[in-house]
Amino acid sequence: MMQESGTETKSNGSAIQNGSSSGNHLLECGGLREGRSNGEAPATELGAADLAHVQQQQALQVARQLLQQQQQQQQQVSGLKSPKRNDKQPALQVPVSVAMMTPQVITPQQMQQILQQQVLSPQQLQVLLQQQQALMLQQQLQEFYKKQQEQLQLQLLQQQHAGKQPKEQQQVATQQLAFQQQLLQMQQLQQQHLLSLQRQGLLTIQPGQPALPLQPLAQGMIPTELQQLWKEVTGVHTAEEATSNNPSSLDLTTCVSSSAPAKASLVMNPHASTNGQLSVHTPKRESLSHEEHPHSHPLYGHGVCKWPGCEAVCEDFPSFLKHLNSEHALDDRSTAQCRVQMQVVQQLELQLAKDKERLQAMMTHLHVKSTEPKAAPQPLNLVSSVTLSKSASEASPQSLPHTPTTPTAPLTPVTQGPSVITTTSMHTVGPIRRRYSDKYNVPISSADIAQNQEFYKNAEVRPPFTYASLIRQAILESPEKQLTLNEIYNWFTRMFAYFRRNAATWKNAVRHNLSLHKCFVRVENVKGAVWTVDEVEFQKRRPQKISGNPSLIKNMQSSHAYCTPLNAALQASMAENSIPLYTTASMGNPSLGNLASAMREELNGAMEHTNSNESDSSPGRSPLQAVHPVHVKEEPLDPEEAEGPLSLVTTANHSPDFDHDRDYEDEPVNEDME
DNA sequence: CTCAGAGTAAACAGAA
DNA sequence: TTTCTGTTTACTCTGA
Repeated sequence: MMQESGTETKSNGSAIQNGSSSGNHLLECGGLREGRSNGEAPATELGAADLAHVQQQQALQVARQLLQQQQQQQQQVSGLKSPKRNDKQPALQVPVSVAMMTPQVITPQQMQQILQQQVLSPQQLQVLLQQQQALMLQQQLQEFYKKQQEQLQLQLLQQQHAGKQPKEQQQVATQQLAFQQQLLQMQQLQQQHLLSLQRQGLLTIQPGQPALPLQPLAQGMIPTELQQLWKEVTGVHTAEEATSNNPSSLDLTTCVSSSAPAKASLVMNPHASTNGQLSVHTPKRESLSHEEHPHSHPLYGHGVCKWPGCEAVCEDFPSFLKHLNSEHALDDRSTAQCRVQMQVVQQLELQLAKDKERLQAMMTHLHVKSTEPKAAPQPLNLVSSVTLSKSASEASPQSLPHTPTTPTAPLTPVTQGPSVITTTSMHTVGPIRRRYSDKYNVPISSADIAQNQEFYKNAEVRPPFTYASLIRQAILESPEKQLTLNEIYNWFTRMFAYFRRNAATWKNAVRHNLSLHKCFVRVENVKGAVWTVDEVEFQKRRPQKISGNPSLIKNMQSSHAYCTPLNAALQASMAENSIPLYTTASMGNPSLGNLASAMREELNGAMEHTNSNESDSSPGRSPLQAVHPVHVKEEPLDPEEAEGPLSLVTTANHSPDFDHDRDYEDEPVNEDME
């Protein structure tokens, strides 16, 4: 006895504190966090710092080389002598681009993987994303910096070339000065942004490393150049000074500022680029265009500041910049707004990913023979579950692997799409109501396998049923309707990947439930003690809840006209169990069908109470199916499923909408009906 | 706010 | 003695 509790205690030590689902959860989180901090994130951060520095140096060097080259060319063209013959590198641009492409930024794929692994809490994800954004930004900065340098070089060369034409030179210089000032302003803004990120710990900077974002960049520049730059910004220097002294001091800013806001989407969108390349190039172009149209700024449009929630009117671009600096400087408010925006982007991104999957599934479905008429029926549209479940089920198979041991897709619930379901609905889970919301993410199983059972067997997702329900299910599923404790354990582990972990915790819970609920009767057997289910008792505990949630009932009733067989009690019970919400919102998994049977069991109780004769309407099952119209698979059930209780979907499916259920008809039906 | 249901942790006892 | 099984209590969280 002590063994279990001992282990449990240890492993769960802190679990009690926050009441999170379990110690495991905490452990997982801890592990994840650790993994993140020691694994990916650190690598990223470290690499970011290092690489950034190196890149800066490279960029600077390349820029200089370019300048030299250009100078040489110019000189050659103009017949001037080049002071130095430094022709080492005709192909220097290659290194630059290569450097720029350094994959410190987590690729979309990686990001997705992280998401799917559910290893990170939303907060962690956000932080990670922001870090990535910062890194991307940094890269973009560098890229732009180089670009600007090149351009500056060109201008300088032109000046030199046209040195005899003071007028032109002056003009160019003036232009440059203005441009630089603008750029610097933006740079400042960017700096503020990055600093705010740093301040919030969103952007990690290695202690030994120079500050990441801009400072390293700055350091990458020649200090004197930097100083010069700042002088230009703060003081009044002649354009000649600026240009002549700092060829390389041209700025990164324009692009920075312009790309900064856009970076979020770039980073967030897994399809935007595969390795960050795109994000690197895009800003480049943007920067150019900005040069031409300095007044285009993501945060500025139609004379209005587009900072979220601002909409301040700015006469012109300079005033906008002024406004930006003053009103949206680095402070708590801006920081918070930035976070919110990031979250918005993140959610949109997830939404997009989901929709893409859906699209893919749809296309696949249309291309492949569509032998699945059932998808159409969409029987019970409980709380818009159809939308979700359908989309989920149709999601392309490849999209989500059924890795047994890996945590399931962590897609945040928020991304559930346009459906009614929101994050909050996630928390309105059925029987196992609390703390598991994070677990109830949307593990999209392949359409082919739309078997809940299969899903739970492989995915470490906590089943949305109470221990009592599961225990009952296990017992009823057994040939003799009785199981030893150990057999119950085995059933749990066999049927649910989730219960392959934290044995101590859930086993204790199982024992606790067996003892606690009168519906579980211990019977002395020859071999020892076995547990049976007292249906009467089991059902006794149901009715109480049935009263609740009229809205759901209504919804159910209205949504499935063809589901007439379902009686009010059933509906009520379904509503009571929040099945729709639960399955769709929290689970988002269309493939829960089989498991639904477990739920159905619970429902049965209520059903039987009110409607003893309509057993064939298989009360329990319909709700479940209703929730998972997708199930409808014509594919034969998995062998394993057949044995499993989950697959037993009850008796008759007289109602048309339950066509898909036919597959299950042969299944052992009814153990629960007794 | 209260209450009930559920999950978790833990202590304890008895049996194998 | 250790491990498993079973009971019980306490606490927390959540939803009604």
